[in-house]
Order: sequence, then C-alpha cells, then structure tokens
Amino acid sequence: MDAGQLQSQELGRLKKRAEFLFVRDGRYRAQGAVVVQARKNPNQEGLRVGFTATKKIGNAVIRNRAKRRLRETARKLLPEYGVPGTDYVFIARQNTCSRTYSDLVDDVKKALLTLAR
RNA sequence: UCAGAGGGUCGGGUGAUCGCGAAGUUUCUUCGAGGAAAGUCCGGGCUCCAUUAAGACAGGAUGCCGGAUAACGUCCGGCCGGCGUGAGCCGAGGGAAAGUGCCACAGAAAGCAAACUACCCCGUUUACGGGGAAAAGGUGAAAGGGUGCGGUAAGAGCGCACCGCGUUUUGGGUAACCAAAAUGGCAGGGUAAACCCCAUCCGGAGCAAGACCAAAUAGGGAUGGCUUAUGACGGGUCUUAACGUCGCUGUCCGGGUCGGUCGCGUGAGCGCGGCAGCAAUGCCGGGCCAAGAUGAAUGAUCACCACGCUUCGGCGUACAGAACCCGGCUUAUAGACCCUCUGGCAUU
RNA sequence: GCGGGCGUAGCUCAGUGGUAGAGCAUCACCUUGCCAAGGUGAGGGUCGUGGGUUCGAAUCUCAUCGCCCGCU
Repeated sequence: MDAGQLQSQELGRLKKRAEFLFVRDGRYRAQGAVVVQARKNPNQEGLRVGFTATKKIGNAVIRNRAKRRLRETARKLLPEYGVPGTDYVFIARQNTCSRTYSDLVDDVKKALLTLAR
C-alpha cells in the first residue's frame, strides 16, 4: 500500500452549493484549458475537490467528458501538488475536451504550483 | 447507364495497462449508455390523494370506414379528394337542411335576392316614364348549375340531349363507398384549423410519487415528583365571586428537518423457429438475463486493423450521455451496406 | 419532473383574417458664426423557421428552433 493510493482515498468531494460558493471567494488561477480555484478550509484537514462545467461550453456529452478529464488529472496530480487542508474547484473551459491530455496535465500542474506559493 | 420512389440494417473493431460504478463465491471474476438515451407532443403501467358507487354540467381532446393493441392523436388494410408521365406522395376527411356570425377592397348586387351599362316592347319625346328579361359587359376568390340545339319581341331549365346535383330503387361490399336504373327540374354560394351541433374518450397529481429508519436543537402530548398558590397575570376601569394561563425536573409517546434504506429492474423484456392473417399483430415451442448511478459511474495511454482527408509529418470517424419503466410521435445524424420498384436512353 | 409566456425596423414595443405601424436611433435639408436642441422629409421588415386551413395568415392551426419565468 503506497502513499499515493492512500492519499487518493482521502480525496474528498465538494457536493453542496455552499461549498462551491466558499471556494469561489478564495484565490484562483486560469491556465490554458482550465481554471483552478483554491481556498484554505480550517474546518478539515484533508484535500477536497469539486468540478464545474457550465452550460456555456457545450451539451451534456461535452460537459461530462470535460468533468471526467479534469477528474483524471486531479486524481493524478492533487496528492503530489495539492496543499492539505485546502478545498479546490476545477472549472472546465471551451477547449478542455479538444486539448491533448499531456497539455491538460501541464496546465493543471502549473496552476497548482502557482496557487501553492 | 442516368434520374428517381419506397423499405430496412449498422453507427468503427480487437487487445493490453492505470482508474470509476454495480453485483457476486470479495487477494479475484463478470457486467457497465442510445437509435434516437434528446424534445416532453400523446398513450399506459406503478404510487399517493379525493370519492359509497355511478352519472350529469363545465372544460379539454379526437373525428372517412374496418381492423390491431393494455391504450393512443400510433400502426395496418381499404375508400374518397389533390399532386406526379410513373413507382408513389399528401390530406384535422363528421354536420352548412338546428341556430348565430363573417365574406375587406372592387362591384348594380355578397344572399328570403336585387337590377348599373347594354337588350326588347309600349308611351312620351329624345336629359324621360311604365313594363319584360337575367343571355352580353364589367368587378371579384366566389355572381342562384355547365355545353350545345330549339324557342322568343328580347330572353329564361321555358323545352330537349349529355354532364353535374338532389331523391328513390336495385346490385356489389362488414363498412366507408362504388355501379346501374328511374325520377325531380335547379333548390340548398363559401367559411365549422369562426361560434356551434352530433358521436366517442378523459377524476387529480407525479419516483423530488410513496414507504420505512432516524442525530443535535427547538417545540407538542401523557404521567409522576418537587416548589407553591391565602401568589402573579388576563378579559377598558373599581369591588366581590367564578373561569383561564403561568415554574423546575424524571419517564414514556407521537410528529418531523439534515442524513440513510427501500421503491430500483423478470419486464405489455430480448432474439430464434413454427402456425394463423394481405398486413399491423396474435398464438405456440424451446433459449437468454442484458446498466442501475444519486454533485450522478465509461476517462487516460499504447498497439494492430477498417474508412475518409492529406501539404505524406499526420489529422479525423456523425448526432449525441440512462435518472421509475414501457408503447408511439417528432426532431438531430459523418458515412457505409442491402432489398423491392418506376421513368428515360443505349445494346441484345 | 410538471407548467406558463415571448419571438414584428438597429433598440423598446403596438397591431382580434383584408395595403405592417409608433417612439428613440440613422441619413438629408432648414435653423445657428459653430455644436446641441428644435422643425421638415426620407430610407430601413423573409413579422424566428417549415407545413396546413382560407380567396387572402403577423393574426387561426400543427410541428420545430431560440430565449425567459414559475412550482417541486
């Protein structure tokens, strides 16, 4: 049982509208095909993450695929680059589905590094 | 070979690694979006509410005939009308003789008929009056049957022939309807996707339905204990009497929010064969179990093959994501394939 | 899941089957030394799209597209 898998199990999900509104008032970083918002939450210790795809970027197929791709990047990158005790929100943009996967990973990595400083 | 008509099928495939959801025999295995899952336009199942049950009014929907179906506004077959050389396609296609309304402009006149120009007769006189007539002109989407012959002062279904229309009879058909004959002698303009009439159908809401479990806090009810009440407060004021309300705490009960569980997938199910039927479809036999999430599961990388584009590096593979389920309708859809049929041209 | 409304000129809206209109905006002219205001006039419309009913449709009707709103 390696540490990465253990941390991914602890990756919590934001579900309620109030939680998204809480993170919206924190810091944000737009990088390439993704917007990442982050805010320290004193009430809990682990990492939590939520995903948003608005109706502006396309139909249900496009929105679902964008959220899946962002979920995949969060699963791989957050345990390494995320700051514990912080809530993150990933927002999809128009080109989230058309961007190649390696570029999307770079976007998320840069955004997380910027927000960690 | 060119141009078309109708119907149907598919919707990239196989494998590997890392992740996600569900189930199971839990170190693992199996399964995991669609033909439209979409729009929510109809019809049902299921659940709750109301009602003894049924009917009526209102409102809504449907509307040629027969059949299929759990039901339908769907489907199948037929009839009639329109379009097309044709294969075929389209049609809310009952009633205008129950009543009401409307038919702009133009036109003399838009509906129990009437009479502008022109026509014919008589009188008077050429600026007229009386009568006949509804063929000609012109208006309009539409002018009280159409064409021809006779007839007449001029004309007119006034008469006749054919066509149309109405009524009756006969024959065919389950019926819509079709055909024939006789008869009437032209009435009854159009519009019901105008109101309306007739026939048939419809109780309402929706899985966020509904059922169950149930924390903290606040509050409700029952009951016991403590406190006290010769008390305080209330009904406009005062007095007396009566009435009502008011503290702390234990136990029990019920409702119920966040949350959780069920509902939730064996079903009007799928495909195969046979039989009945022109068909929709039904019946019989044996086979299969095939998503079940709830801020909502399918993503990433790689290899080979298929198709398309290519600047030979590669790029792309439509429309689109289940949310209780099912039958339809409508709309979107790169491309590929199959079957049947029609017309033209060429050849044999 | 259930229900309601809207779409007409560049913008905001009228228009109850019979030739599509108003205000603002645009353009031209007048007025002024110049601008604004004011006055006169002009242009500008597939009535969201496609069928149907009707002699005739922005209007009636069916389907479809887009937008907005409400309940749960």
